[in-house]
Amino acid sequence: MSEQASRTLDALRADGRRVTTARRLVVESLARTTEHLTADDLANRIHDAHPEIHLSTVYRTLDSLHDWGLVQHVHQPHGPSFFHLTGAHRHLVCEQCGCIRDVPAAEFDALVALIRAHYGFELHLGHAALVGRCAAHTEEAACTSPMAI
Amino acid sequence: MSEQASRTLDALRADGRRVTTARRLVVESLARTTEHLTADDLANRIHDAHPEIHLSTVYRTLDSLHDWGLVQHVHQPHGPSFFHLTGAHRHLVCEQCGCIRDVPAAEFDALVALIRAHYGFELHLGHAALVGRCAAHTEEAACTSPMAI
DNA sequence: GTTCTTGCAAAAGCTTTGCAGGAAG
DNA sequence: CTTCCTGCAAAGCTTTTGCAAGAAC
Repeated sequence: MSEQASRTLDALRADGRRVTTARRLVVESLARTTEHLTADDLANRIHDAHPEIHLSTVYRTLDSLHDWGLVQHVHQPHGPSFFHLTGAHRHLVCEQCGCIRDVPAAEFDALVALIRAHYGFELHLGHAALVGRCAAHTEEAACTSPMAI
Repeated sequence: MSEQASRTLDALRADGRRVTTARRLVVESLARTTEHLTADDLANRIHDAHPEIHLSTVYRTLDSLHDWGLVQHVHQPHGPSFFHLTGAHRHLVCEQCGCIRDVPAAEFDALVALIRAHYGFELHLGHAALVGRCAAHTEEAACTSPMAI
């Protein structure tokens, strides 16, 4: 088991939560990859060795881990959310090809400060992916009207 | 009918599209308000005078108008998308109370330029709402872990 | 033993689709 | 009259929920 997985499970125990098979498998699956997995992806991977773990349990587990700050779920405009262990990066999703690019959260510090100063609004950019076009698909027009971009 | 509505319908005609009752009603409803309406909201308003317009037609109409650059649809992390006539503002949605704040697109110019320069990624911030906490709900912790914000 | 979790099945919520009839140009 | 659009019904997909059985501590 990776160090990150153990640390996450230790955090569970320290909080007095129960470490169950489902939770261990979800955490290990998330720790084992740098991919961006949906609840369904996770359930499928877990099913290889543990077909008894139900998709709804995966959802509930992810929900709990999110409540406890151990997992982030990231909303995509089209399609299902994906999940990953808590970390300080943000996500750029290409609306053309669906590829996901991780970007250090620090890139957004200036914007977060500006929006806070002007509007008193605290951006949480880790909670939803930022949409646009990746380098490979920037040439094509995204939309008829430039206002809509 | 508002000038903005006529302009939008004229754009339809100019493109050789058909101006139907459903399209006229959707455009007028959008032009009549500054609120952020979901497809369901729109259908309900239209139903007051035209109960025959089906929700699926509203969806298809919005889809078409979006394809032609006349309407933007904005994804929210939880709950349905909302729609508005194409314009140059972005949306901040409070994850606590759901309120939506319009912000001039220009506020994001620096970020868009930075992300383009560093990653070759063209952000389309009009396509998904930016999530966070409005001024009234900034005090409360959003999440156990500061990394996740 | 008590409390927290899970499996299952069912439903909810938003959105899309197939098809045949009907309207726009 | 030809093509595009609409009404309706049905299904699609992701996510949530109720409940009784089961596991963790």
